Amino acid sequence: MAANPTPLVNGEKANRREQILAAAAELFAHHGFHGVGIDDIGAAVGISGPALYRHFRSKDAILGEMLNSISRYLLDGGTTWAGRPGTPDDTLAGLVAFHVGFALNHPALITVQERNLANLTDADRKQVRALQRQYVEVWVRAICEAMPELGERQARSAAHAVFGLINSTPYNRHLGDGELAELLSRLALGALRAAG
Amino acid sequence: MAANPTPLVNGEKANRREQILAAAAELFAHHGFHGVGIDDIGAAVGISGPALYRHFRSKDAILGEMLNSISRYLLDGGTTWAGRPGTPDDTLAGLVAFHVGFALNHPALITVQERNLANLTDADRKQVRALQRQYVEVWVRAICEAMPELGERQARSAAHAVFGLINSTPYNRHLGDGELAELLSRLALGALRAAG
DNA sequence: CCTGCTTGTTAGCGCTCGCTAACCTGTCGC
DNA sequence: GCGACAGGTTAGCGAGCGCTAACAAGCAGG
Repeated sequence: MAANPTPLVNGEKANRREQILAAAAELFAHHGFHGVGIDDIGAAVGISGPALYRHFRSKDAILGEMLNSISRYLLDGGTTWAGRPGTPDDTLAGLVAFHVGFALNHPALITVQERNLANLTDADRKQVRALQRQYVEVWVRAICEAMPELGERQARSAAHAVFGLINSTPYNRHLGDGELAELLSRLALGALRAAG
Repeated sequence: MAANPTPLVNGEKANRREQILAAAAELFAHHGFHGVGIDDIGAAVGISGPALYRHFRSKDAILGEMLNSISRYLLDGGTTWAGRPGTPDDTLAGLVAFHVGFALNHPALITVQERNLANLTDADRKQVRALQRQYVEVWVRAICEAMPELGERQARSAAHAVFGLINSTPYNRHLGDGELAELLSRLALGALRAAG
């Protein structure tokens, strides 16, 4: 047998936190933050209730870490794609493909990030909002460069609208992943092209 | 003086239900169904807590009536616009304008309908889902007629994506209403045009 | 072998929530 | 006038919640 596919010997234990975050994301997406109990999250990973407090300070902390890491991932990916060489249209296409990929692979995270900002601690919300704003700004810059005739405020509204379009993946399970990715990319770029 | 603009003499009392529904919509949109208490809703309309039970059987009934009436309104409006004479492109433009108008005038209702389906009673959810499905079908038919080269499944996905685009109004308060309506319509139609 | 750390367990506290009960008041038909 | 009803009030119930306390099992290092 080859070595354990998980990087650590105590793989099970080391990614308990990730396990919990993934299960909580699924539950939060389906029932909303207040609709999910500590016991539900525990049960979903095979432990029961208060054992979660060995890994997280509070229920709010679970949501906080979840949304923080999502926002950071999007911002990092966005800045990376925006920094690649190429025409403005290429950059925009890259951003679209990146966001579509994320939305397709993690529909639950998309749902949680869209719906549960208001349930964060004040401090966490501040952080997450800041990251989200920066991500939007990456898009705004890319849109403005690709279509200079568009004002910055219009570009920002267009960015939010395109996020809404792409983030429809949770309701969009009729098509196969590849086909849906291609369709969403075409729709998003078509919308942006029509903005100018 | 002309007659009272409200249809009944006891106008204040007659639309208590509407008043409650409007306040609850705003609260549900901001904090989620489980994040809002009976007392919060009461306070928002100037009465306190259990007085709500003079007008609604339960908290679930408030959400149920809210989502039912939204879905019915959308379906009615959608079928009306879809039935008007004109080219398929005109029909699509009419549907877009109708949905944009609703999303702009009632961002809270849009938010509630998107996020709180899971909090409904089984019976209510069944009803609402049926209405929503019918509304989607109105769009699917219109899309298929306007771009016959598109399959029905693709059209359904495109419809959901366009809903997501238009329903971004709650995050989209940078532009004036008229300007935003015009931009969203252009984006939506541009996306649909790019689908074919 | 003992010590201590990690990661579980169960019991239970304190609080909040949806909802009911019991009571009060203004308005209207007769 | 007066009874009935519509639409409010406050008090309080039972259940469920987040979280803590107290304890137990497995394992590591000396």
